[in-house]
Amino acid sequence: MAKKTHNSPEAARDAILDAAQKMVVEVGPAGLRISAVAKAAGMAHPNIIHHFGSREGLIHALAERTGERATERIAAAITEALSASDEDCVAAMTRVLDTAYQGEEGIVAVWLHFSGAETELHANMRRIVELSHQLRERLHADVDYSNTNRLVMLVTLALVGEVVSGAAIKEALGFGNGDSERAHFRQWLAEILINLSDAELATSLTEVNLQLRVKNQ
Amino acid sequence: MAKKTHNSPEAARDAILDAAQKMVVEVGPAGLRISAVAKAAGMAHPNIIHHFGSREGLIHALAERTGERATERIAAAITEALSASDEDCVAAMTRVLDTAYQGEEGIVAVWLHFSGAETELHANMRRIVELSHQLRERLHADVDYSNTNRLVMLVTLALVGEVVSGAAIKEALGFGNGDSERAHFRQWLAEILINLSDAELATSLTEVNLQLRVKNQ
DNA sequence: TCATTTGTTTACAGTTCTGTAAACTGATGC
DNA sequence: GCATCAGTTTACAGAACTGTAAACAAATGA
Repeated sequence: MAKKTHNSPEAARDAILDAAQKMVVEVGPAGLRISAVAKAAGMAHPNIIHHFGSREGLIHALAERTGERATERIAAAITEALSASDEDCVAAMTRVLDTAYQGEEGIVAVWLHFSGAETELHANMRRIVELSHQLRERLHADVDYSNTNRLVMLVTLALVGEVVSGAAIKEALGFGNGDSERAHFRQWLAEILINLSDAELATSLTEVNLQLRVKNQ
Repeated sequence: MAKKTHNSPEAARDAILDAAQKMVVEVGPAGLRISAVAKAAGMAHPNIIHHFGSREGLIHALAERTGERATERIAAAITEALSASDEDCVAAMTRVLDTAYQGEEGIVAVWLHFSGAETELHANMRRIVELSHQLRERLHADVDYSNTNRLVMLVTLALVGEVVSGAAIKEALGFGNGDSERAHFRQWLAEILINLSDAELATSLTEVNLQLRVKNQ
């Protein structure tokens, strides 16, 4: 058997993590087999144990890296939306959602969390809420922080849902699976997020709700 | 070892499915071990093979039963909302969301789908969209079917997300894990769903969007 | 009461996977 | 060049799990 040249520890870890990420996307976190990862990375499986200690260690490291990358990308997209002109704001928000949907990071982050991996979820989410609130402050007057919290929660939950069973639900609802259809839904959602003022997001049922009811009839 | 009295096939299947459902909620579908299910159901594991053919057969049967039950409960809740008075409509919608969130069916349905189990998703979703559209027709004039589709999709994705990592995300966002906090979010979401007219759900960016922008500033 | 059917159990075979042990080898510094 | 360090591999141990085979026993009907 052809002996491999010695990688640096970083290179080896990166190669393993890359292979593991692809593998997780394919088979899910529970189906992750270190022998399969090793094969995909072109090495023998004990090498993974050597670098990450155990299968759990590998999953933990992947979760860590993935959470950081995903948060970085989403935060960058929101920051970009912050400096967008008013006309481009919906487009920028659509890009935020696209960023969250696209790539493997979202899928991997959710699946790893699903399988119990610990991440820096708290810090990551707070950062996104903070940026989102700045965006809402730019668009509307007197925005409420708790509403930002709820909106971020709604979108985040929807993103998680999209990752887990988005394709099946969209197909069941008659949405096409093509990129254009999915993009259309994201644009629709972006519009709602950008345009909803706090008036429409009131939490106390009584007054505001009645106002809206009257308005809508 | 004390020999068990013979159950009817239906009783045995039900007992196994009940145990499997509890087990799936605890450990997830990938962690489902037929030996553990058998132990929880008070029998030896080959008995499960005898009744369901294989582990896959058990999961398929559970997915089938769960999908039917969940759809039944949600459809009933929407039907109830259909005949609610205008004042009670938000409360009824909140109950719809509660119904979807509560109990084990939602969790099990999502987890089983997550692990690749086939269900009658298409028929179930269409039924829910149909009822939802009737509800929107009662509340607003000239409602668009595609918007109902999108709203149902958004809520469904959010429900899936809630099931998969709702607790962690809520905790990360500073929401309490108590029932009252979760109920509060659901009420907030119900209000949005009930009160959003098609004007606010416009899909073509240009005209309607500008109107809203002006209105909000 | 006896025979048949089928729910149920025990014992086991076969597979798969993680993690260990020891040896091997390429790289680095003296 | 030689020694040391660490990345890498082969071989293996041990555990866990699914599914099979055969026997057992409870219900049912004649």
